[in-house]
Amino acid sequence: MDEQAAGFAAWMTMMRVHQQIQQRVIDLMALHGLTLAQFDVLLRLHYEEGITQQQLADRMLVTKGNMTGLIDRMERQGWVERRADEQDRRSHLLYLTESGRSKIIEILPQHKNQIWDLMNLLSPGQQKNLLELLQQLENLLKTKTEN
Amino acid sequence: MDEQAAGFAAWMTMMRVHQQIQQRVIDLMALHGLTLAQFDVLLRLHYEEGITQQQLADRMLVTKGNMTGLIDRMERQGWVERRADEQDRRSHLLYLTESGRSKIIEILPQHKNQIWDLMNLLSPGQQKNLLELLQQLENLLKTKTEN
DNA sequence: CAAAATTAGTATATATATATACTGTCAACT
DNA sequence: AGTTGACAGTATATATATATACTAATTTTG
Repeated sequence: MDEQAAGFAAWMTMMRVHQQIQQRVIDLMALHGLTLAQFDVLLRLHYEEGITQQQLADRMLVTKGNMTGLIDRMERQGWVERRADEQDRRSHLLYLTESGRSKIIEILPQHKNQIWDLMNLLSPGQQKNLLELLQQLENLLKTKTEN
Repeated sequence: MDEQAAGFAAWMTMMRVHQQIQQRVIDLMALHGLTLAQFDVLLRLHYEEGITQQQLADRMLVTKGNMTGLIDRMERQGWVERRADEQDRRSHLLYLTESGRSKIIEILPQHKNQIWDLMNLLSPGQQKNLLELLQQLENLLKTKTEN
């Protein structure tokens, strides 16, 4: 194989693998009445509650305009709530409701098991190898961006 | 590191790396007035013209309903055209216009260079290693699905 | 301190994507 | 041959996502 071609082929393969695994996550979330974006919101608020819509949008790498609609729909479902920020009256602080907290606590272990099952198709050594290569690429991409 | 954790961490890292690279592709396509989905259509028709909307939807892993709107917008831009299928009057066969063909021929080398630049952050050996791990995972995922 | 610039959130237009229901066409089977 | 079933494409409702423009509140700065 042409050396230059391996990198391109790796990207093509990564796209397909990413798509395959993500589809399985989408399917699991659908069983619980969630979209992927809604799962991401629940997961992030589970680990970091009381952040603003803008902060959540930054972490999820989406726009604040998208966040307005996402939170609207999830508030309607009763999974999250907006509370006024006393320090800054422009902001809304986001919290899980009891219903939202139960939901993420129920789903998270299933999700982790699902991913473990899929990644365990590779040997422990291969998983570690893959992790290290991806981490290195991630760090190099970050460095490249800073230039 | 816990052995079970490496697989999960690999997935989390893959999601971030995928997102980072894809965003750069989106940015390049935006310079040419294309969305990612539209680039995918041009690319696939460049390699395989005269297929139906359903066939293209199957290859792109989207629904045929989505394809109707995608092709509508691209036909409006003058990049692709629908032609009647004489053999099956239900079908529309898809072709690049001259404008669409020029566009993909102009963009494709830029896209390949872009991906090579990013993947060359890893050494040739690492690229090959990454490719092999991803290919193996892809094949194992396929096998798992068939069961 | 007052004007200017920035920031948080919302509203709107457009693009992508799914699920569902519908139309028209083709194929299969009795 | 005619009915039934499957298939290709479209229409529509809903969800996600961006870009843009807007409002209200806060910060910066002259």
